[in-house]
Amino acid sequence: MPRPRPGPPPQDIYEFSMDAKEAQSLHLQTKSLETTSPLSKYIETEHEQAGLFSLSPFDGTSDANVDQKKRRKKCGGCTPCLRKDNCGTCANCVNRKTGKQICKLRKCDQLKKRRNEWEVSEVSERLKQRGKGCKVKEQDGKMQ
DNA sequence: AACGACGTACAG
DNA sequence: CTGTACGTCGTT
Repeated sequence: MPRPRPGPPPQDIYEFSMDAKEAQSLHLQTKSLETTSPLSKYIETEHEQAGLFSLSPFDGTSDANVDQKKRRKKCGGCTPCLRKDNCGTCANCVNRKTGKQICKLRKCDQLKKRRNEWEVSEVSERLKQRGKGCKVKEQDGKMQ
């Protein structure tokens, strides 16, 4: 906080700091909420239609810039994230001092993707969860 | 594509 | 302040 950083103040960013179980149960919760509560979905839809909030990540005037500047965090749920120890043999481990990179085996699957791809899959996921027919191409045959 | 290097965000 | 590691760019 005392550090005056260039750039906008922190605001409403995604938070991934949770462990795998937490992430999973949250996922389940969202899922079940979606399936068991048509009412909330209805309300959400109404809000949307009333323009109270927008699902579009591309209406650039918002914090798109801010988000781009923010660093993503590991999802905490993928196999690499669940790994506890560095392999000690990969390039990243060997060059820890100069490379400044996390062990290859511990590199989060999400973070391996380029930012754009990541955003697309995130968004399509969110849209799917909201039950809106999204036009984003489903290019994830491997995401479970 | 993989790697190296480096700036720097971010947490402790 | 310090250590870790994400983001990005240049090189191989």
